[in-house]
Amino acid sequence: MLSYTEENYLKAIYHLSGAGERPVLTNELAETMQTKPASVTDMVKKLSAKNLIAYEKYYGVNLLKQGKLQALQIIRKHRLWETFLVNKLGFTWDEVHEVAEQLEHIQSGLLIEKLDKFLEYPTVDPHGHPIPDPSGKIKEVKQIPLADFPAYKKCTIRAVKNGSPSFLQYLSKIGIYIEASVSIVDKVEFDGSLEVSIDNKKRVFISREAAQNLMVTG
Amino acid sequence: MLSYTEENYLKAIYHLSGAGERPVLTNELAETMQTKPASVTDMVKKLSAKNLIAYEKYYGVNLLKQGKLQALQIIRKHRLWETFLVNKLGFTWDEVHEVAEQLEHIQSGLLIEKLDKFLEYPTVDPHGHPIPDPSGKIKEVKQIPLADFPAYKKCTIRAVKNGSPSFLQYLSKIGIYIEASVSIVDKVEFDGSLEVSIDNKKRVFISREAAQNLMVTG
DNA sequence: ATTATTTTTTAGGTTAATCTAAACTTTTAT
DNA sequence: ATAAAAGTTTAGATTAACCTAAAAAATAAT
Ligand SMILES: [Mn+2]
Ligand SMILES: [Mn+2]
Ligand SMILES: [Mn+2]
Ligand SMILES: [Mn+2]
Repeated sequence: MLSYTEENYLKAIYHLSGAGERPVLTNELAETMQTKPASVTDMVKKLSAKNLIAYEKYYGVNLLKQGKLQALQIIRKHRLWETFLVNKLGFTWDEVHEVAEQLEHIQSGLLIEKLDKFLEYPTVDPHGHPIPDPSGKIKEVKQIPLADFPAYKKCTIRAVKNGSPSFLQYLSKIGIYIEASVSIVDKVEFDGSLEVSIDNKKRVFISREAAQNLMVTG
Repeated sequence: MLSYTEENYLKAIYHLSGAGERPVLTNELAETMQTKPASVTDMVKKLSAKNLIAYEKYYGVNLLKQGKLQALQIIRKHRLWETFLVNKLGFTWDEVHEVAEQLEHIQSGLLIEKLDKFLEYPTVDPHGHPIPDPSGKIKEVKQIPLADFPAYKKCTIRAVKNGSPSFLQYLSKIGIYIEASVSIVDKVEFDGSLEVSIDNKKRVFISREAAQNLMVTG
């Protein structure tokens, strides 16, 4: 049984490592965990002793099979709870993350099973992020940033990359949402900003940075 | 902001004190908290320093206004979550307590507000226990143990007193549930056991002890 | 190839929540 | 009223998760 803190470390390592692909360094982990490098060293030793990660002094940590599985279970819970909060309780997509950070640590297999069923087995959360299945498998869909999509061609908004509340609120305000059908109608060479048509009904200007955080499929 | 442990202590003090009526002694608190008296002494000093309880050395603790309010907020959350688990997720009434013990500590006013609305403002939980309103007020309804109810008169099962999973499972098995209409059709002088008619359809024998744990209204 | 800078680890402490063992109060029994 | 028993508190440790400051290793700059 993992502690609340251990679970959060595993989750952070998963995200920072790109789903377990690259090693994660002490300082970046300290940064995301909002703690000091010395504390991180303590914790990675502990997780390493539990065979959840491989720790090599001065060279960072890598997720091991068990650690990755645990991380995925927590992410699964997080995203199911976010889906619940939006779909059933009427939260907006910018309000759910903080609460889900707490709910993801509730220990009950039965609860998650029943929650999943109640939500009718969703595959993505309110931010378009995939929900791992009970065994930790993720259905990957190839998405590219709107910033890299060709102009004048229709595409569908599938997910946000950076899901900060302020970005999400901004998107809602200008009328961009998951599943919206959009196309780039103008591109400013100078700064990469775009004019985007939404559902053939509305046109908005967004910065390159915003367009890099919107993931689409053709 | 209270810690997880502080919240659990306040809740235990609330229940052991009969909603704040009597003082609670160190040993009984140690018993329910599954800890040692020495640890309890430490914690009650802390809660006392926060003005949540009044602690008198060797004579136990009494809930203060703020402590009682906090306890009631936690109980409110516990019971709303139990209601959610049964009414929305399809848990049985014997499965919910443990999970609610965890969920009651989630910190989000908005969440509880929206959960309450989603459940359509329930007044009692799956065990018939009243759900305090947002300000901590409880709508008390006078109930008496079935064991003390006169024979041959109809009454309604309103709540269980001891809600242990095994008792709840037993009640389900013999067909007793909250809101069932029952009457005592026979009383054995020797051991106080009863024959009970349920909904005029079924008759079951229950012990005095069981009858003392079933709360009814006439 | 040294030296300087950055990154990471180690050493030694702190706080919350626990524990055991010993000391102290209160209650009960003689 | 005194002694025994029961209940409670204090003293001193332990563990998890953190910290600061100093030491060590890796990386970058001259
Ligand atoms: Mn989130
Ligand atoms: Mn999300
Ligand atoms: Mn309960
Ligand atoms: Mn209950």
